[in-house]
Amino acid sequence: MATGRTHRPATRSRGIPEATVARLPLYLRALTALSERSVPTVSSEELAAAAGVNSAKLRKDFSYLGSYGTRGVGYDVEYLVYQISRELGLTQDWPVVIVGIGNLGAALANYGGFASRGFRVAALIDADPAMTGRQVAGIAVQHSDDLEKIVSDNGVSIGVITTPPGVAQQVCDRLVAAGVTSILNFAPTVLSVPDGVDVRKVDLSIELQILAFHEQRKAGEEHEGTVPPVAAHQDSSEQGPDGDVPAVMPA
Amino acid sequence: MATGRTHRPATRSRGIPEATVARLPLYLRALTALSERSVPTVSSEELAAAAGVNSAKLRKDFSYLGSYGTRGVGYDVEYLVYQISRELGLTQDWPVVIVGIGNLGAALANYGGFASRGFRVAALIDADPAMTGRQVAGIAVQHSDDLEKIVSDNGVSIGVITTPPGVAQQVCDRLVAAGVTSILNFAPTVLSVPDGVDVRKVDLSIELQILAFHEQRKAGEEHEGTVPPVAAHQDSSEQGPDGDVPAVMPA
DNA sequence: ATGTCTTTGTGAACGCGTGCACAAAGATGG
DNA sequence: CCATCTTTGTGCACGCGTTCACAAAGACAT
Ligand SMILES: NC(=O)c1ccc[n+]([C@@H]2O[C@H](COP(=O)([O-])OP(=O)(O)OC[C@H]3O[C@@H](n4cnc5c(N)ncnc54)[C@H](O)[C@@H]3O)[C@@H](O)[C@H]2O)c1
Ligand SMILES: NC(=O)c1ccc[n+]([C@@H]2O[C@H](COP(=O)([O-])OP(=O)(O)OC[C@H]3O[C@@H](n4cnc5c(N)ncnc54)[C@H](O)[C@@H]3O)[C@@H](O)[C@H]2O)c1
Repeated sequence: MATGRTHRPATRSRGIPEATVARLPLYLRALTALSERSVPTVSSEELAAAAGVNSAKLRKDFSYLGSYGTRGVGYDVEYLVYQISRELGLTQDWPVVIVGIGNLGAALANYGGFASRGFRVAALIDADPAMTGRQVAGIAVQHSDDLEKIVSDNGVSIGVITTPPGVAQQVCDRLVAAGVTSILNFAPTVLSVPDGVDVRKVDLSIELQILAFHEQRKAGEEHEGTVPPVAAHQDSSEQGPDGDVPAVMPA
Repeated sequence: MATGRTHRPATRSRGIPEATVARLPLYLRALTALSERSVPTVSSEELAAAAGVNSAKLRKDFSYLGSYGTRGVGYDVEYLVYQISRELGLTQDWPVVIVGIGNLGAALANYGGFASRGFRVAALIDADPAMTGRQVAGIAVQHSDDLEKIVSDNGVSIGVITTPPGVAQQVCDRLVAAGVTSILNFAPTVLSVPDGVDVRKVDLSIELQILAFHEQRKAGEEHEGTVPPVAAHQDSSEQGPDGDVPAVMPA
């Protein structure tokens, strides 16, 4: 039952650290905004501020792509947009299927920003016969019986799963068998996939629980004068006092 | 404009590493499933498999919470559910507001799994007068003019932003000024917040771009016989061949 | 009580990611 | 052509996170 790849080598991909890859879209977004304002060049300091990262980190990230900057001047915005887009594979079109057209699936289908970066919703798939043929975001929903055919006919390699958790693994298996090699999973399930298939998950519930953890800590700090309430998190955290640890053990 | 905290100490929170905190919800989910099947105890090996992590990592994670296992037997499921819930602050109720009731905001409001873990949708807020008063998921949408009052009246400390990116920062500022100290941001924007406020972001576009990066690499590998196509990613990646790097520099 | 067998808890090694600090590169002005 | 000034690219050190491997702890049978 739901194993999921245990090991994550987290090794370099084409020499580019995974952490860097995860930040490239952030840089790209900031650069695109600059491009739209017709800003010709930008310094690492400015761009880093816009992307919310350390400037040294940004420079090191770019150094993995090559030496695209000019000392004393900065980076050419248009050129960098192109380089990062190419590196991320956004210069080509990526057909995507969304499986499970409920609340969330429909919202994603309606999401405009989807297509803005080379991702095209190739098909919407649902198991509910009542949904079949219905138009969502201008696209006719197709029945999941045809999943394999839809995937192969459209050359889909990226699948988005927005089904209930109970069927997510089996939907995943079918997608993979049909040729999908990248999956974005919104269902709260650990997916098990063969080697060579990438899975990324988006889990609202987990995010909220992490926030709750820090929230609880902040609330605790107020009463116990341990550390001054000066603390910044963006995604991280720091120390905190204990509270109560009822050392009761069950039978 | 939009700076975002640059530094992330990523230090221990109450002695618990941030990476561990992020996995606790995963363990909790697996444990809850076991609990529902009335499984009394579970070994680190079994639980790790269910959560999709390394068993040594799981044991080390639990060791930060205390010694809750019994050697030769494993962990008491119910007890662990309680301990993790308490640690994450899920034994109390967290009122949450969602700002921006469009496609995504409405989907989140309708999401059942929201309330299942101590999170309660206290209010839905939108700037569109046409939305005001409309019922979404059984809750009347309120106008954003009343944001400050809604937050303080309900003692809300967690806010979810699902507005268009252009207004996300100003909505964030108002939430923070009103007393919100944790924000879950779905808008593709880097939010700038004062110290003491946690921000977590969920960005569909970034996830897809990361998948595209690896997808592109896989496609490239097929043609160039560099490394046998045996490779597993869950969230990571590995090496890959180059391709073409047109060393053209712009003016 | 003693031995065996299972499973935890953790010491230690290692690798990745981060950020400081600075030398080198190149632009710009005289 | 030289001096100055800005900004990149990176060497280096440090800390967090991961994983291996194993001793200790306890259950269970005899
Ligand atoms: N809605 C949210 O905000 C939200 C947030 C976080 C996580 N999630 C998760 O996302 C998933 C979808 O949530 P939702 O609110 O849209 O649920 P939903 O019930 O509204 O939609 C699920 C859809 O999947 C379809 N479906 C069921 N089995 C299928 C199958 N085998 N093949 C294809 N389609 C199938 C159903 O017909 C339905 O249309 C759930 O796993 C949920 O836990 C949702
Ligand atoms: N829909 C998706 O699947 C999806 C996916 C990824 C990211 N996003 C992001 O999530 C956000 C919302 O997406 P959406 O598709 O729901 O957009 P939407 O346009 O359907 O909804 C936005 C809502 O915010 C409201 N709003 C605007 N300004 C406001 C303000 N100042 N205060 C309060 N409410 C305000 C609007 O009235 C509207 O109801 C966007 O930033 C989008 O980029 C959406």
